Formats: sequence, C-alpha cells, structure tokens
Amino acid sequence: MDQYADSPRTRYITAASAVFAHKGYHAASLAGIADQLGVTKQALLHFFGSKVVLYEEVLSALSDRLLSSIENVEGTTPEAMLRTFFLHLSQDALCNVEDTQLVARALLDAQTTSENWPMKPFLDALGALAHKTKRWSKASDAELFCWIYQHIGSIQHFAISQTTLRGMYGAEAFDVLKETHQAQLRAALADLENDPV
Amino acid sequence: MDQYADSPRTRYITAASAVFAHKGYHAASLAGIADQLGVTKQALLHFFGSKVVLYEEVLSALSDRLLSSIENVEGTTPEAMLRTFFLHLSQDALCNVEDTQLVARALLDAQTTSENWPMKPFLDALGALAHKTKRWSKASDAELFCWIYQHIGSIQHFAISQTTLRGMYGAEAFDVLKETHQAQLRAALADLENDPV
DNA sequence: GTATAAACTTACCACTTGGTAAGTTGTCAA
DNA sequence: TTGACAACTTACCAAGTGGTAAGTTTATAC
Repeated sequence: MDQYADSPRTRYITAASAVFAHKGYHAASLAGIADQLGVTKQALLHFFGSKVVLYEEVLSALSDRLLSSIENVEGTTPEAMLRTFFLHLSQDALCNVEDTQLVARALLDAQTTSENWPMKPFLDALGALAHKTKRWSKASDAELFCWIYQHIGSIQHFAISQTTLRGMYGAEAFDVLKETHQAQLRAALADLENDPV
Repeated sequence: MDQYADSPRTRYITAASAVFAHKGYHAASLAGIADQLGVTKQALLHFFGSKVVLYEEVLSALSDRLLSSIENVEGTTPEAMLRTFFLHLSQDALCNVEDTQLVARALLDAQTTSENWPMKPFLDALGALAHKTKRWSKASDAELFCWIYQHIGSIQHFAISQTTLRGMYGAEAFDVLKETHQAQLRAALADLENDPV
C-alpha cells in the first residue's frame, strides 16, 4: 500500500476513480484522466501498464474503502453500529456519490465481463455485523442478506437518481425527498433490538 | 408509431435496446448493433441519422413500456393493483433484465448528460395509483414517493446484481435469495388496506 | 562527479469509432 | 416502360482510442 496520501500512484487512482465513476469504463479515456491530472496518458501507462489494470486498482481501492467503512463504524452494541452504519452510508451515498456510481457501474458491467467481486468482503462483513443484532441473530442467511441488500439497494438507487430527481422535481422538492428518505430509513432501523416477529 | 411488430425500424430499436442495455451507450457501437441484425451500420444511420438519436428512441420506447406496465395492470382495488404491479415488476426485472439495466444506465449517465427523463411518466402514474390505496391516501407526496422509490430501488438493485450474486454465492444460493427477496417484498406489501400507523 | 533508476514526455502506430457521399437494389404506382 | 422512392450497401474519412518505443528530466546513492 502507498504510505503517502499524495503519492503519484494514489493521486492517479483517485483521479481515475472519479472519471470512471462519472463516465463509466468505456467512455473514460486514459487521455481524459491524464488531462485532469496535468500529465500525459503515458504517465498512467507507466504505472499501471494498461487501462484495465488501472480500472482494477480503482475497484480494489473502492473495495478497501467499503470494507473499512464497516470496520471503523462506532457504537457500543451491534444494533447501534448497524444503525449508524446505514445512516452514514445513506448520507455518504448522497454527498459523495462517486463510490456509489462505481459500484452500480461495476454491477452493470459484470453481466458481460466476469471479474472479481469488489463488494464481497464488504457484504460479508456487513452480514456478520447484522447477524449479531437481536433482530437477525436467529434468521437464515438468506433472510438476513435480503434485508441488508434491500436497504443498500434503496440507498444506492436513491443516490444515483439524485441528478434525475432534482431535474424532474426541482432542488427544493428533492431536499424534502432527501429528508423523508432518511427518516424512512431511520424508521426501518428502529426495531433492531427486538426479536423477529 | 410503427404498426407492424417486425417493421425494420422496430426491429432495429429492439436490437439496439439489448446492446445498449448490456454494454452501455459508449461501449455499444453502431457496427456491433448492426452485426447482430445482419445489416451494416449505415442501415441504422439511414433510419436514425445518428447514434444518439437511436439511443433516444430506445429510451423513448422504454418509457412507453414502463408506462404501459402500470396502465395495463389488472386488479379490482388500487391495493391489489399496486401489489400485483410490484410483484410483476420484481419478476420481470429478474427474468427480463434489460429494461432494468437501461434504466440504471440512464440514471448513471444523467449525471453528465442532461436529458429528458424517460422514467417520469412511469413514476407519476405509479404515484397516482399508490395514492389511491388506504395506506397512502393521506400521506404526503414525499412520503409516498420515497416509499415507492425504496421498493423500486430494492428491486432494481437486486436485479442488476443478479450475475454478481450468482458469481459470489453460486446458482442454488441465488435461487434461495430470489425467493426470499420476493417473500420480503410480498410482506412489505401486505398492509396496503390498513390506515397508516 | 558519475551511475542508476524512477517518473515522466514526445513521437508514433494500428485500430475502431461515428458519420458522409454516392451508388445499388427492389417495389410499386401511373 | 418508366419514374420515384424506400431500404439499403460499398467506399471512404477525420478523429479518437489504447498501447509501444525511445528519449528526457530529476533525484538519489556512492
């Protein structure tokens, strides 16, 4: 791993991450990413050798970020941790949308290109955490997973719809939607201390 | 509108729809779409003039399909109609994933290209239907919309994750997930006849 | 002072892309 | 028979793509 936050390699991955998120793998060009960094595309090729390797590194860094977002969540009980995790995720997805876009694009492109799954460690860790809550301790893996995935899906879809919703209904209406969305998520996370019904 | 299902124009839009869904706008090439149809790319340009016009027609056809999926839903009460609509949507999204992919890609690409919103008529009609149910008749627009969007998001995210989930956990495990997902959706749609809590 | 290596740049290449121009084929009405 | 038009195809082009090869700058080690 790079130990300097501003190491060229890390800077390149960060910039590439943003461009891949906004445009998608094919629409993003090495020259475009390089332009944004003030270098030539050969600087990228010097470090990563090819475009797909750069993309893989971007996804790998994304995977690390997702995983550490679970491992570093604060809270005394599993219920509190899971709650704050989801609420943070919901806010993060909205104000820092790039990771959400990367995940969505990776899922869409996975139909054609069979790759390694950057989300797996994240999902497994999230499942392990949720399994410790009273609500889900006795549930089957499938039930637990679907409950998790439902919330992630809802959060992700809302986040990537941000621009569209703002365009369709206006900025003020979207702000109301944002708060309502957050409130509904909070309500859905209210009964984690209770046993399943 | 084309009155013949096998009119060249309609055939072209259908084929283009599939390719755009699988690869995304930029990765899809006119030559690739044309190859799949057994014609040259100039056949496509002859009808649509340019790639982006073809894409717009694909999105427009998608919009029509989405809207008519609501307008043609069967049921005697609004509650029953909404329920069957969501359950159908959930199944459709899984076995006929292309439209779901198109929607997701359109949402992602909307960040950069401000376009017309193919989902709007669909969402408005869905909102109007849901507003007739007892559960949501007295709710605010924002609450209603977020509830709808949450379910659509969950369905869409699960559908576009299909390949990834199958790859991560295996085909049998995914089948269990599929049924669990459907069961959880059915449970969430159970209390539409009741007043809000 | 010099060697070495990392971090680049300039120049170039083969290939694919969307798009244009012009020609070809087939059908059908007058 | 001929004219018109739709539905194409062949040939071509400028621009942009990822990638290679070779040279240049800069810092560091000895």
